[in-house]
Amino acid sequence: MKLDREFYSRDTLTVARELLGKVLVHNINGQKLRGIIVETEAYLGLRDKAAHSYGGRKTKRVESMYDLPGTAYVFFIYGMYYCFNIVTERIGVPEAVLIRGIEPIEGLDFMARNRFGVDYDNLTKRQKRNLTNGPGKLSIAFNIDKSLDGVDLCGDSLYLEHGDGKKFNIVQTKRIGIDYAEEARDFPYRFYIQGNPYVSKL
DNA sequence: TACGGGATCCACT
DNA sequence: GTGGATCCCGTAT
Repeated sequence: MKLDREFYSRDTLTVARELLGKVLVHNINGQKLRGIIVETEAYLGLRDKAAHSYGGRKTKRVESMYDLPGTAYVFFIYGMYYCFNIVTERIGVPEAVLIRGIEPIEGLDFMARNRFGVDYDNLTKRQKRNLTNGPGKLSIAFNIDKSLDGVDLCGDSLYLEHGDGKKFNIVQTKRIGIDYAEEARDFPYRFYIQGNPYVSKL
């Protein structure tokens, strides 16, 4: 069952925590890609120096963060990667959740070809583990790029589903790669499923 | 397993 | 002109 607008229209930290165990789905020309979200980070706009929308910055890049909850915010980073985020809260409140790790469950060959140019069975052990265990990696595997920035996740192309209800332990800790963000550097806004091999970093 | 440097380019200043 | 919400590979341990 698909997650609806109500799910995203809540406190960003709550959404970040509850996104764990949910399933990301991307339909591409009849090919369905699915994977369980295992790692997230919350970015709290106005009060968070690590957020692109810190202090209410509203450049062209971050416009999607001000859009409806349940909107995709995709940005380009380090000259070669995209990062996929999910907008939360209310329209006009620029907060979002970065998806940092996914456990692939459907469309493995498609993902493997996107990442390494060969079918899943031909991947090395190392390549299998590196398929979707990071924000840039999962974007490549799931064919997520700038063209999906601003897309409504309550639609039929890119959306989220409820998981299978299995229990897991959640770890809450500091975010990754934001050393420049002064005091926000240490905010415990990162969540992941304990023990899952697709978490980007322990 | 851990660390260091290079790749690469758009958006922002 | 600058630098980043990253990744990969080489080298060392």
